[in-house]
Amino acid sequence: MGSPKRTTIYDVAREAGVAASTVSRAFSNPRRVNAVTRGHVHAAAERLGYRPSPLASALQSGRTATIAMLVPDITNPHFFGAIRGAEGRARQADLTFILSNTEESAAKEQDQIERLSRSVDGFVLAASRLPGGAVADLARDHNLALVNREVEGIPSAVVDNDSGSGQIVDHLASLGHRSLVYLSGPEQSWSAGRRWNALRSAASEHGMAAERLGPFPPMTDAGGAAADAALARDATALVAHNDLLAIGVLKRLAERGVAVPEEASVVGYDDIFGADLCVPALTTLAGPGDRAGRAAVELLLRGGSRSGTLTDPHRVVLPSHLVIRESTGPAPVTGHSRRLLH
Amino acid sequence: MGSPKRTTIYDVAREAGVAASTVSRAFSNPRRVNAVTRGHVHAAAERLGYRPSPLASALQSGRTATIAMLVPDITNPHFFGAIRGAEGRARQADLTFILSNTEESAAKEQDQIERLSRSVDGFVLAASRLPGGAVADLARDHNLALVNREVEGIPSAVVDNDSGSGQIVDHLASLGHRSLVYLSGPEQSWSAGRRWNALRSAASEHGMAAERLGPFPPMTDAGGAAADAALARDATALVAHNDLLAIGVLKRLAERGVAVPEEASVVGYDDIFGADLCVPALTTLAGPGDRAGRAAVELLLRGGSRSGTLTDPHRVVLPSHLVIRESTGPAPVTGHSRRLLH
DNA sequence: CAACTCTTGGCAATCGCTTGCCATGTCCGG
DNA sequence: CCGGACATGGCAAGCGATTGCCAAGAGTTG
Repeated sequence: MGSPKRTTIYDVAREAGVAASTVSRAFSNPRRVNAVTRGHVHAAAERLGYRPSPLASALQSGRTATIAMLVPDITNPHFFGAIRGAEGRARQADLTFILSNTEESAAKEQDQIERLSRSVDGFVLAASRLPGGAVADLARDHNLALVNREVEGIPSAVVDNDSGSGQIVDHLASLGHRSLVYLSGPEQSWSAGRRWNALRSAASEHGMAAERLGPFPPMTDAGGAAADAALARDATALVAHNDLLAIGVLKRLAERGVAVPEEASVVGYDDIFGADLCVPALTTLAGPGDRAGRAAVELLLRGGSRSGTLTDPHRVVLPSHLVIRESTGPAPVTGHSRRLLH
Repeated sequence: MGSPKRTTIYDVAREAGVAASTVSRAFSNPRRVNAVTRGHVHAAAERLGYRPSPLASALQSGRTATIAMLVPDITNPHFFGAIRGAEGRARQADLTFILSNTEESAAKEQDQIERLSRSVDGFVLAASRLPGGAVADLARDHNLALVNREVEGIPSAVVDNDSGSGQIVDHLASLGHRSLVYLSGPEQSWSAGRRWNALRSAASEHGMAAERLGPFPPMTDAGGAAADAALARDATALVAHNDLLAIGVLKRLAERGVAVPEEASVVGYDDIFGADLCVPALTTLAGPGDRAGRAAVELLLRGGSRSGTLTDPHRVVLPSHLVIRESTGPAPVTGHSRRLLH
């Protein structure tokens, strides 16, 4: 940095004619010092352009006024909402906010937590790729809150994909589809498992067949393989793990001359930016990601995973809703399904 | 956190039977201590699960091994490349990386720099909204590197929009367009100014008319107003400040029944995710944002703005190239331009 | 073998702030 | 007018590392 020496509480103390401790208190514990004195201190600080050192403060007090959010892929629009929400809430609480990319790797995630541990008051883990056990272990030594992931006893905020998946199946069923395939996300993805379970059970309630394909990486590029796999199954309804994948599927389907939604319907999850721009516009399950992000920080503020209130391991579940666009339509009338209909 | 007490160098020292200073050196200055001793120390540390406290270390040494990147809008895909690049390079250098959103506000940007100042070694400012003078001032007290922004004497990495804008105009001219409008970005945006200048001068070289409209916020929502403004000018070629805006324009044009590219051509900047998904797919100027991000961190590592080498105020300029898709086409043949052609 | 240079480890001060504890001063009720 | 309860400011001991300086031992050299 430029300046030779930053001003410290001692400089301010001298300038204000009080002790350093008073300066400290004037800032971090205002009610502990007389209003008039406090005024002098602040004035002196102002004059000197004093800025407290978060480092020194944290070192002594153990509180860093900082939280970190770990995200598997920072460029995946799926996380935008949560990131914005978390960041906004953190700012409100006057916390500095660190965002970190774990590149879809459980190892990097764990490592990052370990590294940051001393410099942060808590972690928000978005769609953690860590196995449940590992998360529980970490929660013993660190302050955690989860987004779109649930682990027994750890505070979390999730978008309700269970009910959402039900909505998807309802929609598909009402369009006459008799079966669906789920193009699954990464194995370590908790959501992927949940979604599949919910889809399957909803499907069986409707008497629909359901099959799971994959896993596929949750990105557009993987759409080709996913679409091909689905086509090989003669599927008429494809539910993709997320919008990125769904958009990739749409692309591939177009290449192969499969008309959407006439010959096949496609559904995604997340309602990301771009879902309404692609052709046909994507039917997808939208959820309040930003609220999930806010909620997670909120939980952290309330104590996070270490707030071992035996009462309720704080869980926040946020409602999702299906946004119906153009990528879903009536099931194609061919083969024996045509016979059934006429 | 969970554990009652973290292990310190003193614990390790005792365990290894050496002095604390030796432990410290074993980690931060390995060659200062004998290989054998170092071995013992590391073993002891391992046994105790010791993790150095970045805070304590930073407090004394003044080095935090952390850099912060400030971005006007973290969810704007324009910045993804730069963010990824910067983050990657930082990770390589074993720096912890803080990402912070300034919400398009110069004040927040300045404030954030001030706040983080003591806890980071340097800043990467992406598309800073700060006036040049303010940046120069800050550079005196803080270590800065710029992305997609240039300020006299401060290291920066920019994508070459000047030449890029030339490419856009060339393309448009070769399609027979005789005039263009630039739908400008925010006033504080340095890029916006640069782009306009480059467009204008390239246009005049081609004998094309050029007009600037705006400013518009650089997001899809603003596309409506931008498109309307352009239409009111009878423009046949619209160059939008960025892809987000361009996509919004496309949307509005479709609503108003203006065929693209038959009746109007649209060009964007950045080639973000989604630019190839919208209909028609967007012609846009692509640049290596990730390399710009890497380069900026690199510059920071080399000393940043405080490395007052009077020699060259390190500037990195990265090449851009036009990606031609479907949103641009031959100028419409109507009115007197039809007469000219026949 | 004396005189020197290197290596290597330890001592102790320091970074800037927080906080437990104590000393005063003030204000009351009795 | 006295003792107790509060309010307020100061002292000094840390927090967990880094680092300048010193001393002892090892290795070299003439």
